[in-house]
Amino acid sequence: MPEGPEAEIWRSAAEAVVGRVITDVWFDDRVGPSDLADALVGRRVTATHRHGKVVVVDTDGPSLGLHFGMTGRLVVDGRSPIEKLTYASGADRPDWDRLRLSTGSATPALRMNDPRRLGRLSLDPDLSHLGPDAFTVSARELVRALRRRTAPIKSVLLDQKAISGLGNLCADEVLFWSGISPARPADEIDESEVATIATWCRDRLAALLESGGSTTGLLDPSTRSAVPSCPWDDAAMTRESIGGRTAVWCPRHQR
DNA sequence: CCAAATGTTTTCCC
DNA sequence: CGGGAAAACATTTG
Repeated sequence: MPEGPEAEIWRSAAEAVVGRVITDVWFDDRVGPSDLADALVGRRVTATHRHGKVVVVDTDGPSLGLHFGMTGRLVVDGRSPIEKLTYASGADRPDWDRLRLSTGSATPALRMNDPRRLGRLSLDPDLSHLGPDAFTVSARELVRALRRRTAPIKSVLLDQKAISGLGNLCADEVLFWSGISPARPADEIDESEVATIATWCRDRLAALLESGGSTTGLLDPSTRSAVPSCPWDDAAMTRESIGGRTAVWCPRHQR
């Protein structure tokens, strides 16, 4: 589930840690660099930010990059801003913990729990290769990102180097509201249509953030797992694999 | 038991 | 070197 909206929800929750000194760090060294704990202990947290799906915790030393993969989640001061991950277990087993970062209390200030272990931890994460953030992407930026890309538009929207923050659910949601078929080659979409996509991208991400995450849209997981019908008029929708991921879309309203 | 699942990363092939 | 397609990764759920 972790797409842009989840990352922003967790970043916002992690704000509570700003100003505290890190007293202890434990982490699963299969998902982060071996010097991660030593580099962070004794440092004070100074800020948090987010780019795409990456949450960054700044300190007066190195910054900590949190990347959640498909099933990672963040627990702040023992509270989970998002309880249930739709495609992950609802459980929260201690052996799934990948990071426990403490600031003096018994309960870790930041805890990353990730059953499938596809999430990653990093020091001073390199964000330079990420495309413009999907929450704020402009029409001009999106035109540039799609230029000379012959892959289906949906595949390019999922490419974090082109535009960052969209996952499978958000991409389907944005294309549905935009009225654009996910199978269209990206470079064959004219500029006015790209501008429409950029506008809905900002609009839908704000809405999904407000409503609690990427699973709260029209094409939510319960809808897409069954044979879905169009939210506008109940026409039969299409469920097919595009770029190796399941796409759900309405052939009548998306061209 | 089998298939599919929100995400990268790697590998192979133009 | 660049783009794209497909496989790989690891584990749970329906």
